[in-house]
Amino acid sequence: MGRVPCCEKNGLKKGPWTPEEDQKLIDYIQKHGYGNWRTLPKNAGLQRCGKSCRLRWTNYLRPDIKRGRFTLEEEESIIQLHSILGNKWSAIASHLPGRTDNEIKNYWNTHIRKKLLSMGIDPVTHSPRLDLLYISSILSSSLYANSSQFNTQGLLDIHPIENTDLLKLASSLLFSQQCEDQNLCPQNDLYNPQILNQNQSHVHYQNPVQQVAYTELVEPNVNPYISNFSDLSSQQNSLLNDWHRNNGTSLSTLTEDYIPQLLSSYNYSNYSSDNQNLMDPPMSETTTLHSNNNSNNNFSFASVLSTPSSSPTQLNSITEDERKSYGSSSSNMLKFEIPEILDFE
DNA sequence: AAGTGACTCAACCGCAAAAGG
DNA sequence: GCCTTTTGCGGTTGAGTCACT
Repeated sequence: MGRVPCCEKNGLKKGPWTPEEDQKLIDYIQKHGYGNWRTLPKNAGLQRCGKSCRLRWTNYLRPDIKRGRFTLEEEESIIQLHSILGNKWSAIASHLPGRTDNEIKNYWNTHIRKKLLSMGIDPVTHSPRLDLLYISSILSSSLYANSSQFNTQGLLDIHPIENTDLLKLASSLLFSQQCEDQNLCPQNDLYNPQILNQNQSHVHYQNPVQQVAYTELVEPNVNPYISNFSDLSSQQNSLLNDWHRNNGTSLSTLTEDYIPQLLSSYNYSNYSSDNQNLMDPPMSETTTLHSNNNSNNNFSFASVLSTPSSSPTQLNSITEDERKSYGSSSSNMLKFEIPEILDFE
């Protein structure tokens, strides 16, 4: 049996605060300041527990709280800070004057997280979602290596972080394969490299995974993030083999440690002095599908993963201790420029 | 207008760390 | 050093609101 909630012990009130209660709390704190939250409610004449009073004050009544929608700059900062600090909402809040940890946490969970997911970015690791990369990989291997045997079981076994994109991708690829099998394939711009080359100026991708998937589909050996797995060192291959071998339990077996290991294993093996080359998958001449300067729909790995921070000043105030104490789980691939990629709706 | 599902966000819960005796 | 109390934090819940049918 769990602990009895503090408010229930003494029959104290719970739930939404009334304006009268708010006023009592404000009046008391203005006169006496806040110190001992335990005794404060009694002294202030409130039938609340101290914890409830503290929360109400810090999250809502404090005079320095900035209400209203988050600005683009704030959103940027939150994403950058989250990539460095993780779910340390209070630490993030300390870099955003006037915003509370609760507010930031809510905003992250209801807005930013969804945005990142829809862009094919894992909001936990701030890296491209491996579930989508993986599905693209097995789809393409089915299509090109053994096109008559489509590995649908592999699809079913995947437990994606969020599978909307995955389903779209899978259905598109399945459709494509069905066409091919029946020789019914139309000259589909999306999957025809020749036509694409002719029309590349208007081809845009909603997210990097679509681009990766397409690239892999039309030219399996072009995209280093998937196809060039064969170029990996034996250790890296071993990791990936483990990954594929675990097909049955699939991505649910990937721990947070394992995923960055895979990513960094590949990324850093190809690291050169040119970060751009590292993070932005080089596209072949025939599959240069976009340029980064013309559309918000376009996406660059580099812009997400490796760009030096465009950094609001608050970020510069993160101490070395903070960085250390919050660990390195996501700290290496975490500074990115946001404005372009956030404006994708 | 009523029903339903999705979304938002204030508030709660429980744990852990810090502070005090 | 140990125990108790207080405070801070992150995860979660659920009432209220909105959008859609």
